[in-house]
Amino acid sequence: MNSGIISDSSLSGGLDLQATLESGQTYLWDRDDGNDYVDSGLSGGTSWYSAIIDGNVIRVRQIGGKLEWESNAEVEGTIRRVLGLNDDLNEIMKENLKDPLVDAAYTKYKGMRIVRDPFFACVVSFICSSQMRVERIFRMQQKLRREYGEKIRFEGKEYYEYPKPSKLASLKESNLRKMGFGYRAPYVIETAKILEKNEMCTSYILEDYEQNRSKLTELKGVGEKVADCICLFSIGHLEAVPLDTWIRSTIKIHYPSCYHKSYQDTSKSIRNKFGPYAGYVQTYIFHYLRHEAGMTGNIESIDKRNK
DNA sequence: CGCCAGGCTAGCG
DNA sequence: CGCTAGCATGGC
Repeated sequence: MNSGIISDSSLSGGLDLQATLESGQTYLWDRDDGNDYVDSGLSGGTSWYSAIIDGNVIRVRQIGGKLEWESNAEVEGTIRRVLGLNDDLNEIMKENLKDPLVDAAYTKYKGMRIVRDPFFACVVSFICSSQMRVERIFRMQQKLRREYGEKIRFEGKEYYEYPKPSKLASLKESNLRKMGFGYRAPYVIETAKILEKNEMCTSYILEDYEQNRSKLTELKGVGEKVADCICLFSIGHLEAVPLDTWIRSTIKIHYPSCYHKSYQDTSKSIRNKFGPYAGYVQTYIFHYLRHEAGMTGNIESIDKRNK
């Protein structure tokens, strides 16, 4: 077994592992403390989280400011990459802490990082995310792994890798509808068929953010919002701001001058306001408001409470 | 029972 | 182009 500890001195801006893994950015990690998947609202404490990345089992847990890991391979570099541990949070957030909402969110969840999920898993997870509660997305992705993913044994336990494009491309719509995917079922299969011919997905990963977002919408079930999620949570375009219902309401209330009818206009305005790391700002605000509103409440109620 | 959820697509004008 | 009806399913 390989293992290691990533010290807090090498984590600029600290770490909040639970917020990072349970804030609806990634749906790859299982929490093995009995709460199973995650987002129960209960504290992750020092529980282990596990996932398979690039064919290796990775287990991580946070002890104090440090990150402890175990794997069947040497994966410290992989962990640093996929958990965004190389991002200098204080530097990234510095410019925007003058804003009271950003400051409140950052104070509460300081150490939350933006993940860089494997491309295909991210694409499918967010295709499934439309009109879905976050907890349910976790459950669906977990079901998908256990039903169609490769099984890997590690230290006496079994783990399931996220299914490959070719696997999902071979399914019938009914297979996914039975699992509760609803109208998203054909989107997942169509997109898997496109991506299996292009296993490395390189033509969907571009240097320029706006070109990248536009390219991604060629995939079935991927519109502007889902494309932004892929840009931010997989590719690492940190200026991408996924405009979901929560963020749209927030912008309308707190940053009305950035609010426009069209997605692209609002996107440009908010990126202009928050700068090259606008995606980090968005992710903090999303996580903060969702918890302040009691997971299912609405933005207006928080706003009233804060007055 | 009715309403809504990290939206998207097709098909209008 | 911009706009909207319809879409599956589960939880409250």
